[in-house]
Amino acid sequence: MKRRPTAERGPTLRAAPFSATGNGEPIRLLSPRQRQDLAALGVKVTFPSRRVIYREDAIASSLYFCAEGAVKTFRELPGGTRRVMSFLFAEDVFGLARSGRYVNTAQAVTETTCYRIPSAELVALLQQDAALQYHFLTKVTHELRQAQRRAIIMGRRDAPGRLAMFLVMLQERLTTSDEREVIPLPMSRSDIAGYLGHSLEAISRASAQLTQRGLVAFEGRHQARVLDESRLLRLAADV
Amino acid sequence: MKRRPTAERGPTLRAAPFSATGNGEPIRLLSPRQRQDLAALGVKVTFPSRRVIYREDAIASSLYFCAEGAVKTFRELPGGTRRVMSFLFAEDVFGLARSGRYVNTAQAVTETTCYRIPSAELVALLQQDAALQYHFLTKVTHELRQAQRRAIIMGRRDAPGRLAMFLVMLQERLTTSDEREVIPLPMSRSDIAGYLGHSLEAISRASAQLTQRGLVAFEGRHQARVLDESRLLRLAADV
DNA sequence: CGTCATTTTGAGGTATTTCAACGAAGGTGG
DNA sequence: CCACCTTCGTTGAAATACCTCAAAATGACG
Repeated sequence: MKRRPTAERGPTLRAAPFSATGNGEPIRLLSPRQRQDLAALGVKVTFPSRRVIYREDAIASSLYFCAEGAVKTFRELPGGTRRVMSFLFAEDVFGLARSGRYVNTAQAVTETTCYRIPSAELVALLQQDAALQYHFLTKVTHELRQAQRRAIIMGRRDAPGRLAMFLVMLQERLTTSDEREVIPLPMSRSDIAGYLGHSLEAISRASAQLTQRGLVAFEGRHQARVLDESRLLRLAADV
Repeated sequence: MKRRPTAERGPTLRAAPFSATGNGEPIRLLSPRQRQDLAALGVKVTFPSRRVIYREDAIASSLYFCAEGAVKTFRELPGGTRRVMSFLFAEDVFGLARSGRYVNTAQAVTETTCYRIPSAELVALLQQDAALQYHFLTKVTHELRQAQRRAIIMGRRDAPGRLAMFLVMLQERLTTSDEREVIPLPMSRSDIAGYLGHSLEAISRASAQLTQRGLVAFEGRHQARVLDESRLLRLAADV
């Protein structure tokens, strides 16, 4: 498998280090050749809801691409509580490691389809295809920005504010322009609590408050309808 | 400037995606050739303490390597408060952007020497030298892990615990094996507060408590001496 | 040595955490 | 198809810890 350093630059290469195209949107621009290479390397796997994909501290043999569904990564703290590190959806990458071991546990939140790519082969491929590697660089940078955004969220003291920011985040990530009002919430309230650094009760009360204030209507457990977007955004931005 | 895809794999390539060598340590393994290329591309610049290196939302024209000193990045929130996003020391990279603009403001905490590398040229170089790009991938991944660790810290409720974790973090990052007890604190208490998501007063009281408990002695404003490392670590790990 | 920014200390207010119990939802098996 | 059971979510009340405001003290710097 030989290939030259890929002279042609995709659209993503114009932007500065190591920027995403726009707002929260991930990059979806792989050349057919690159897709083919990755597909050849990876295996398509489907996990039922709640299935653990890999565990913290296990040997990190593969990297994963989420193709469909939702995944959460979390860490078990010494005290027994779980801290959710990230939620991952279509096009997201997960499975980062340290010293050859996964740093978090990954678990399917809904039925999920992923591509599993062996680490060793992937690293070898990245060494040969700089443009493809640049996509990874972009993706990891995106994750980093996401983590920083979360730090902003957790800097707030009030649970309703954190929840508002979380909802806006999901809205940007999961809704299309034609149905922005309906935000899917595939994860449980406990997961949200674990992600926002609050107790489950605090999240429950916060959503009650958002409802009472007329900002959002929670329809069932896995959907939120935005009733007053401008006020929701204002609350989310009011740091 | 032509170069083949760099077949030989450095020591860092054995590890899984996109792992650091060990604990918190950054990678310091560039080939002489790579160092040379980067040096040719970049300019060595020195900033006095408190100098702003770049501002949030400014066009992201360059990426920076910290060679010596300490830098903080922060974001100005709508409410007027500042949230410190990261502290950067020797060998760290900063200047990541989104949509071609810096996401944070960077400011020198002490007198700092950096290498400033124009984004466009760097991206071009990374396209040609996959091994070099892999170093960047590793560095960004390291930053991501750091951000996740911070999220863990901010998940705690008690200020003394957060401060303990922060001190341990700095100890791992800034001390050598022969003088682990003395932790340099180049940044101000306000900066620490901004990083940990607490008020300045809370940090002040937390350090008083750590002192009273006999865990740490704060010697002046920019140094902390660890008096009882095992208890400090226990507190830091007691999440 | 004086000035200014930073840090410490004090007291009250407020939000979340905990603990506990109830209610609802989802999944399983008969 | 229903009943049961387990998990998840809601609600209530007391306790804790931090935040805010205010003022004194410390340290940095010219």
